[in-house]
Amino acid sequence: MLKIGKLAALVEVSIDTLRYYEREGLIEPVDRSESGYRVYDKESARRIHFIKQAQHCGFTLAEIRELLVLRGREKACCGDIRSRAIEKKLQIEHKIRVMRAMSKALDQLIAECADETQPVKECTIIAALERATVSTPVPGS
Amino acid sequence: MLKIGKLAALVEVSIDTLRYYEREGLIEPVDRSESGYRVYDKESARRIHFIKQAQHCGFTLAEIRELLVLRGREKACCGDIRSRAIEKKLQIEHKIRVMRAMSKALDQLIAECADETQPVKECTIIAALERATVSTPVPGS
DNA sequence: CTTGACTCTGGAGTATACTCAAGGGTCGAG
DNA sequence: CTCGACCCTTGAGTATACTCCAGAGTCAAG
Repeated sequence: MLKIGKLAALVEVSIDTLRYYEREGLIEPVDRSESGYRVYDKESARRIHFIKQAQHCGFTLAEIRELLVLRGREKACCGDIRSRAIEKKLQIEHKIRVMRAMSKALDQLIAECADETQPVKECTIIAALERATVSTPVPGS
Repeated sequence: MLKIGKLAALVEVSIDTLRYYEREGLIEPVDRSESGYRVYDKESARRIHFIKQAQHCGFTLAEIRELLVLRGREKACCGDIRSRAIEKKLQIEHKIRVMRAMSKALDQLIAECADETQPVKECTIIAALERATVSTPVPGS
């Protein structure tokens, strides 16, 4: 039985974060003390650990909330979770492709700029950015 | 000489976005009509084009604002911009590494889950997320 | 002269995942 | 009994890049 401070220290997140997770419906204390203090147990720690691992895998808190429901349901099948993992992987792969395109575009800009002491007027990077050569989705799309 | 609607259509961004860019100090109309309408020219279009290209390269609007200052300054050297491009590339490469780690972690989870009809209780993905095996920076770090 | 398309300003809302602050109660040690 | 450490709630702020709204003025065509 832990109070919020101990749990926070144990799982290495802030107290505010734990209360935020509670507001967002991701966790709940097992009980409240007489004075209204949140009381947690080892399972709480495991649950938060699960949340953290899922975040490391690129899931948003909204998605993790769903995973947690599946995790707690007898009926749900492993396949439900597996398909979410596969979808998330596709999303991540897409983001990686976008970023690689950005990286390449930057390579081009960097390579084009031969003379570092050149004034901006003739800067080929500026020129390249003004040409319509680069085409990659904008962040957020 | 264009009013905001025409410019927006020309450069394919929304009117709101143009006014937002103005508030953020990225662009400014060349003039105002008697009735207070914003007036732009072809150079305005080039400037917005520059902004879009830089976004495609992964620069934030704050960074682009700086690039625009350099772009407009005689004294600045191409090297100033080049070093920003290189730094941005490093940032992007870092993000790519993080996402590849996420992707790998997901691979592992997906591979471990052999039987799709398995109930959640024995789901190896859940188990894997509960173990402390995956370790990648959380989004935002 | 009216109508519809266009423009203006100022301010609020969106998403994500926290983070902080104010004002106050609780608890154990000394 | 007091002090510091801990806990509570409510509500607001952060960053990014927009997006939308209300209420009002402008302009050209019919």
